[in-house]
Amino acid sequence: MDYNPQEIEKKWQERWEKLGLYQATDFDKKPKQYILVEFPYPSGDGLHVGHARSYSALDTIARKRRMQGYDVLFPIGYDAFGLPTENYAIKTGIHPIEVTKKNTVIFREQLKSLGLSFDWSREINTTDPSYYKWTQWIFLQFFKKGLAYQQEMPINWCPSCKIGLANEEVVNGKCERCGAQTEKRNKKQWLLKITAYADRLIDDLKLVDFPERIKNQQINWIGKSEGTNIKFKIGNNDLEVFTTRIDTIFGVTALVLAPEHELVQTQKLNIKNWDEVEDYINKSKQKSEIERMDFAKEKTGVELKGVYAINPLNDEKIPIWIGDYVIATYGGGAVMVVPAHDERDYEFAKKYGIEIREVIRPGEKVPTLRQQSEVRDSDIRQERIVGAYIEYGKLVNSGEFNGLDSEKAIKKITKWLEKKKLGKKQINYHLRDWVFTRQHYWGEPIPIVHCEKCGVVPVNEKDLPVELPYVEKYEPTETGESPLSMINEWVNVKCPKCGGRAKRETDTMPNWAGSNWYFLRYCDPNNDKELADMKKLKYWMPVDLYNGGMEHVTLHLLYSRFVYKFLYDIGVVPEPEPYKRRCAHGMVLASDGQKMSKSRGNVINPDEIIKKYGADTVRLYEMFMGPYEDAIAWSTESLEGCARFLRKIWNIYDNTEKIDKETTKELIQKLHYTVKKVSDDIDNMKFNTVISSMMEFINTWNEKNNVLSRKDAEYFLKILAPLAPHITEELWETLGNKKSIFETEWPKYDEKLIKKDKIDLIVQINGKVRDKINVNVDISEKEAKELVLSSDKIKSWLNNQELKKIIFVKGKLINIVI
RNA sequence: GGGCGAGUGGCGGAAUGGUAUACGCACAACACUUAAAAUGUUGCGGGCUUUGCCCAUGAGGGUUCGACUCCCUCCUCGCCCACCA
Repeated sequence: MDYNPQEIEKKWQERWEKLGLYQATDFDKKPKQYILVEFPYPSGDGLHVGHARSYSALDTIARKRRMQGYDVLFPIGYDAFGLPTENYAIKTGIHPIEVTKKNTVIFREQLKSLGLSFDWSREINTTDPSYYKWTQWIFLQFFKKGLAYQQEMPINWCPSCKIGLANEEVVNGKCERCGAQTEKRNKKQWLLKITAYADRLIDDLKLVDFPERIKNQQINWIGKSEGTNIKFKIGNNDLEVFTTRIDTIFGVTALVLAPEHELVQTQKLNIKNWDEVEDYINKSKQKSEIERMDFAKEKTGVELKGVYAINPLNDEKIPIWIGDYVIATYGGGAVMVVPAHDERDYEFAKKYGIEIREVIRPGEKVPTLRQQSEVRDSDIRQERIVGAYIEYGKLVNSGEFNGLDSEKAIKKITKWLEKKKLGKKQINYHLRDWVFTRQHYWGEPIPIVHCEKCGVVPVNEKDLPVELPYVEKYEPTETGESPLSMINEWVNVKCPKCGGRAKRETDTMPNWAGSNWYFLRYCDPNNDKELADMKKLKYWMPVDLYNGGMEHVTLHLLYSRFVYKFLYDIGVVPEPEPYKRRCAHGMVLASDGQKMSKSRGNVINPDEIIKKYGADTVRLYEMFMGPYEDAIAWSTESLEGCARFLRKIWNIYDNTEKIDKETTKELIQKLHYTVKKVSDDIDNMKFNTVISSMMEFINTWNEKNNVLSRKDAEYFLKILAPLAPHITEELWETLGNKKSIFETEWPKYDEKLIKKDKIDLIVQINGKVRDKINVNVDISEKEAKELVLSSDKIKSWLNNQELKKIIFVKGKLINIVI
């Protein structure tokens, strides 16, 4: 019989579903394992071959764990609120609800056609009111704890999408979705206070097993920096400046304020060159964000003539400048200029003729490698003259602090300032609070009411969910208000507190809202009393393995950790971190090495490939194509190789000559080795070598007169099963088995059988391979030496030269040094 | 500018201190075939004076009996962040 994947795949998918083989059991006796993939956004484009790659990988792990005796939760759902659906709906006139329904059906079918072992009974959808009821409930808890607040603030506005964007959605000043240039607009926004959790989000990375690069990215994104806030007097006003290098305070020769800084206006009357200053302020206001960034290399500024600040440490008069390279929203919008010890300050000082005063010298203790090389290159003085010396060192020209090391000086000077109430220790973060509103239709309504008397009032929890009304028009409005504001009968409500006239909040939540906590809902998807039962959460959480893309590391992955920590604080979830281990897949690129996109016309449609080759081949190829974490270009030619491999397996099991014999000795060894290799490599997510080792096994089985016993033939099917579930299930049945292969135990290997008794001992002379001799594996050093030195081949190489040393590595090699 | 990572055949890659190029693709020859596809067999880094030897893992240096692997310098590419004081 020929291998016909289309037929057998359909058969087994139906049978698995009937058996309910992949349903997770709450409170099972077996140890639990929660394996999670980021749920897809059901876009109109359908499933991407990239989805297929990461889902197949985690499916492989889930299937193996089940066979290893775990109670596995491997769920799936849809993150369906969001802009593309709304934009598509506007274009076609089909309502977002309909679009979502249609796309979800397509996605579900595609996922099923891959034979993924999801527990379909727990499927969720973020646009389902019984789901977003709890998204809204979480928002109310944030509000009650004062962590959700409103603020008038400039938002990034995309004139094309007509939507406010979070900073993270603006790339180089352009809208992440449509690429249009964004503008700034002032609008009252809801924000979530993620900054209150900044420290814990850094510290608790210790508790989890994430790849280092992911931890680093999150730490950098939060951008914690410890320093000192110091007050300079300007007339009667205080100017607070943040610095991480208070040890350089005696080298301050200027201050630079952001053009927006309030003190510029306060000091207006004292500034002698006001016209020039005002001109500069206006010009920088006109510059867009991107232009201000483009000027990064050319720093500009204007001196505020006639105004001085007083350095509290030495009462020196310091000139004040404004410059638009200073960010208004960070560190108080002011910087102190220390040209001798900061590269940017040095550049600025050189340009405008500001004094450069040395206050730090390289100390005897040389802390960094960079400095070591500089010291060895001797010309320290030259270095100081040519540029800024930015390392720590010993203080000079610093009054009573002369001679101190930078580190000590920072502590001492800060203490001195604190004592005199002129400054204090300060920690700043780059992380900003999370703008949690969108002026769009297709999102979760924010459960807040604005009352004429009571002000901002939360909707009563018993009245949740605040359902998104079904409307005909969902286009964004020119005013920037949400389309919901147009629906009077929905907007006008009674105040939950006083019963008076009130209006609903018409902004909706961002597309990240529903994905912050979805993994909790899988534990208890139908609960209408709480977002999930604590007992069930205690059983399933935390997620044991969570797979997702690198592009979500600073967005979804950080946000959801924050939300989870908050839920932990209010006693809704059992521990402080949601994900025990995180892994990231590499992208699947088009065959030209570019990102797949419709406009480039290089998209591979998984449906077509599955139809032609079968799901097992697609799965196998996507695992084989390269290291799981790396981006790899698609190659249909390479995929054919995997199809060939499966056909080879089919044929060998079809050939009665090859099975039901006594397993040949070479194959016993190879089989056990392969079982070990496959077991280990699946756990380490090295799927490409899993498959190559199985290919090697099949090659050996095929060659010569190698044969397997029925039991050993079954062994091999089991280790292939998690990767190619359909073909193995079919062959398993053909061998006469009644139970599903996935209800059987994962095979164990026997170390003793893997061990070879004879090996090729490598004989090296001066590290070069000169010979291989077949010997017993446990040959002693003495025996090996005698054997090698008596061989004619080696003798001719040695040529009677003096032996200096012999290195012997047991079971591997012997190296003769002459 | 900062952080992280990578550089191995025509291509995807394997080997993380001990036989470099496993496995797969592509290619070539042969077999089967009227023919093609499929399948099978063989070959496939470069060079040479070819039972064998020399060279080669971005370049150069170092550590080591031994380096793709560890260390230093440089080059190239990718990703993320970026005037953060």
